[in-house]
Amino acid sequence: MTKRPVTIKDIAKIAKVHDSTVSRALSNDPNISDKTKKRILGIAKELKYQRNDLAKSLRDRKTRIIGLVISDILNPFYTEVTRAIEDQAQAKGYNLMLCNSDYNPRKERNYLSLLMGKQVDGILIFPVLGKDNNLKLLRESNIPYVLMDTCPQDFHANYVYTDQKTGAYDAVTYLIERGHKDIVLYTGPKGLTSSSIQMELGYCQALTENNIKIKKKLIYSTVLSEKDHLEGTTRALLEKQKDLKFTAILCISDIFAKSVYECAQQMGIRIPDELSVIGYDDTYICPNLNPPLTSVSQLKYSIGQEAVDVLLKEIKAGQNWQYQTIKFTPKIVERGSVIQLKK
Amino acid sequence: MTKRPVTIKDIAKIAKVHDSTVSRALSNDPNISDKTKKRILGIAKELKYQRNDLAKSLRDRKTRIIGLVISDILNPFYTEVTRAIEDQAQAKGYNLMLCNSDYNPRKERNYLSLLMGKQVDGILIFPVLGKDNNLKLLRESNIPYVLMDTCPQDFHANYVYTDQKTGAYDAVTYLIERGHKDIVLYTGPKGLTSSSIQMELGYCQALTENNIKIKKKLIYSTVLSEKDHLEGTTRALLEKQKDLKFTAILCISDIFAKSVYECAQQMGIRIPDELSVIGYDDTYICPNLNPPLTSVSQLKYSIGQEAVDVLLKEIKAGQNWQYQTIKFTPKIVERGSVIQLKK
DNA sequence: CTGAAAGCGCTTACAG
DNA sequence: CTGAAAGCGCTTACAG
Repeated sequence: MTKRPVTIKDIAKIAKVHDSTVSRALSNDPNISDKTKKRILGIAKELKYQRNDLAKSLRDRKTRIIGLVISDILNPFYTEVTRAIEDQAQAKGYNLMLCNSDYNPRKERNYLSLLMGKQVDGILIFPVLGKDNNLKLLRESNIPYVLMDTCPQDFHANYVYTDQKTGAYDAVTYLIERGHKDIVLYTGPKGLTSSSIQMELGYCQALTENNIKIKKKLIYSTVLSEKDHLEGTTRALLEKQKDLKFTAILCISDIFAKSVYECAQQMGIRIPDELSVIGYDDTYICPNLNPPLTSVSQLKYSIGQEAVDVLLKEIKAGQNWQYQTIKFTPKIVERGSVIQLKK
Repeated sequence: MTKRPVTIKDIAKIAKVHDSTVSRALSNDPNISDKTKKRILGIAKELKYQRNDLAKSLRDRKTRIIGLVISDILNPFYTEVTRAIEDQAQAKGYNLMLCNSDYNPRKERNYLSLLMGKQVDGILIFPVLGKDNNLKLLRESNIPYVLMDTCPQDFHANYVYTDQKTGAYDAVTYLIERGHKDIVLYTGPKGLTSSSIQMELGYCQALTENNIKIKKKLIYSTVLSEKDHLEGTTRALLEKQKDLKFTAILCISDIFAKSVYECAQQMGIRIPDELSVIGYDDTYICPNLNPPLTSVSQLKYSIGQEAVDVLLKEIKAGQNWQYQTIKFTPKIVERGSVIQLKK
């Protein structure tokens, strides 16, 4: 083992031709006779030649690798989008380098500079926002990128996102229509993701339109999405039900809703009778929860595909590219976790 | 955009030193005066220099990338192991290139040669077995690798695995102790994974030891784990309950068990009253299913960590490496999906 | 402590 | 159709 790998030179020596001829044979260059090509290909096969993409990429200034920065690989939402991205990238001849930011700007920054160092051709990212965000870093890199699940702001870039403001608005309206007034919005780290920001806007708008006073205490956010921590935060939230008298919770993800289910069960709070719950993302866990979880659905597969398409278009276009924005609208999938309150 | 990135040469020109001096400054080489080093670092920062790892890796013959080939990113088992692997790799200064084989030897082969082309330093793989397997390809590559979740055979390699034979044996014994005799083993593609092979062995052994006749028809396997397909296969299985009169199912993964839950619900089969179910992997979906799913638990995080450790040890050791095998033993986690049959 | 050179493995524009 | 050369951006053994 750890033998020196066979290179083009090795083949050239055996075939008694120049390296460049071997290269041409290997890369389907038309400027080569069928005869020598076949001979070289035969030798290459025999020696189990495997091209060194590092060298090729260095020379070509492209790697055919796309960097993907997601926030949490344990969240099925990201997993499903990742799957779509992988399929689409693969179909177009690109491969993925997957990174987990854990909603942590520092980790995100490290990964970004890793990806840049590796000379990826483009980056797909679910960015962490907030004051330490890395958007400028991205821009300065001169690598094409697409911001995912991020509502366009003044920052000029490609966006592929779902309108989470409308999602939250619809969900809260749905709850209000069923008699709920004291509704908790249970989101992730305050201001760190576009989703949490947008959902809060939608939440407030729905309440306001229905003349329901917005209570700060009902807008509840975790610090991180760490599993252990989530449990503690959820428990603390549910313990406040007696004081705050809320009857429903809209969660920023199905993962959060699942945590609510778990704590509620431990604490003897019955869903939906004593507490209605709406999840977000409509991941595969919803139907089998008890009761089945009503959730706001996003087109996870389409998001992934479109993001790849936009990115590859920019990569191909090069200099004169006009940023694109693709927006999806989410939709409530009704199941059994919301109850109609008696008047 | 698409400006030429700044290189060592650019810095050298400005600093009026040779490229090699810049390189030394940038890479903490002791052979450089503090003064010039500081000056160079300053310029590098100002120009936002970002090292081209392609060039460095080409020269160093190492990339600090580990290739990881899993079977299905939508299965939380792989996701949780991937997370552990990522953490551990990161801690040791390595990064991941993630690939999905989809239990498909051809896809696996493509990914393997991709990884080899990218000159990864090592490979962690949940291999697809069967006659088209790529084990020889791996061996010939001369890249260190670890076979994961694979019971050691005559093939000489590093292994990090869980003893699924014992897992299945224990689960079936558990069912037998509760009065079940007609037990289905619901596994993935026949012979394509070590788990399915080992589980079948454990299943048969448990039955035999209890003088229960093995019925071929009760050993049921899917062709692929595609979601749509899984649904159809599960439905077909459950439709046979009247004929085959089975009272329990041991599934190869929680995903499969979840599919059983879904179909059972649609078909009006009550779990566990009419059908007991045991899942496998003890993923996070178990506790919240209705009823909570009893599952065979594996140390997913440890598996991932150990695999990275073994791989990195081989990478460091180089030539004179002795293959290692690390074996874990699974354990049943009791919940509410198995009923005690009346005598 | 710094410079000049060679080389990692590949590709391609230029000759012939 | 083939060869010889230059270069992608970096690092390091060798001089001085």
